[in-house]
Amino acid sequence: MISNNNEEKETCELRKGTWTPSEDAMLIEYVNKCGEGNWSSVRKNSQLMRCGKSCRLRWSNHLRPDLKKGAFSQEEEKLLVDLHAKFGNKWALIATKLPGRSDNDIKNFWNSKMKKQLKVRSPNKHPPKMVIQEAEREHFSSSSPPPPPSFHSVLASCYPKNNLTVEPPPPNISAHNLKQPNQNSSFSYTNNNANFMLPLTPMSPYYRASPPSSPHCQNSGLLNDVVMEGNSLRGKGKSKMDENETIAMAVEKEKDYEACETRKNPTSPQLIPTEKNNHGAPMPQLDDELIRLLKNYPLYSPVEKWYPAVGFETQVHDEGFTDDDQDWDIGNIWNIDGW
DNA sequence: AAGCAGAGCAACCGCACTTGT
DNA sequence: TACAAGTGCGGTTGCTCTGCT
Repeated sequence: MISNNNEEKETCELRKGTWTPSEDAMLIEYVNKCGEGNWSSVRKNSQLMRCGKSCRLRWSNHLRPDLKKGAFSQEEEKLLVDLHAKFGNKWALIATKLPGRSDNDIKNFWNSKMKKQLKVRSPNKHPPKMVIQEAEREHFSSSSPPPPPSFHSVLASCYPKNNLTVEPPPPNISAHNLKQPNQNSSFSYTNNNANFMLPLTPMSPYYRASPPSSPHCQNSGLLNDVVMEGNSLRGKGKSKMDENETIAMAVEKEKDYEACETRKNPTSPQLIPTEKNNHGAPMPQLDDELIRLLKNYPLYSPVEKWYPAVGFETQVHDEGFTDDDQDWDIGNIWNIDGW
């Protein structure tokens, strides 16, 4: 982009910082007169010395007449947790489901809530780096390492609805000790008085059903979907595809997958048989190459425990965090309905 | 009363996408 | 098709308020 001296000069004259009531009034007047949008022309058509971006932000976050102010209700909070589990940090998308709340509001609320829960739920303010390193060391040392749950099982937890095959707990680790500290957010186990934790990052539900990647349907397309997921994250989710389109895409993927299932050789030696899930839809199959990748890809990034449950029946306390003090039966972790 | 820490919030920044020429 | 301008989004920063010591 080319910027000339005039533009630079004008930029310098633009006001920043907190909006004054008179500025608000000017902006409201402008919107009443010209409607929302055309933010770049606000300066031409009003006395405001603010850039268009700033005006748009001020309008959408504070001046919009349909804006709801004040604390989030319990219903809103619950909805937000659900929506965040589904969509992640897609604040704009979440905002469309929470009428009267701006994306900035929601983001701020979530972040402050997150901070609070981090504090409440993590007595050790800093992640147990030493423990993680120890886990790594043990995993890679040859002397009787207690291997952590494979990345495969971790990934499987990201698709609980599909009831993916899960490897049994590592040797020397009882199911009793295999705790689910905060539902499916992370995955910790203890061995020899050492704690290990693996992250369980929820995946976008859009990609849970994978289309065939070839006419022979040897692959489920899951690996492609992981790449797609990565790409969408890389693009910061700024695609203009709206939710309906996204859902439509997911439906198409489901259809593709079903078509694939009907063509597939039933004796194909895949991990996952052609079972139906709780909703009668066929289960996806894991790509061989993905399985190889997962089995050779230990993951030790520590994650915090506050991440809310996805589809679990959770006990929500007044503070908004969930009850994780119970021991988890390993069998319960993977049989989740309604995710 | 002063200092400090944390929470909550408003606003900015940088990037990516869309649209117009 | 390429480029510039406009727009939207998510991450981050910094200010203000409040409660605690």
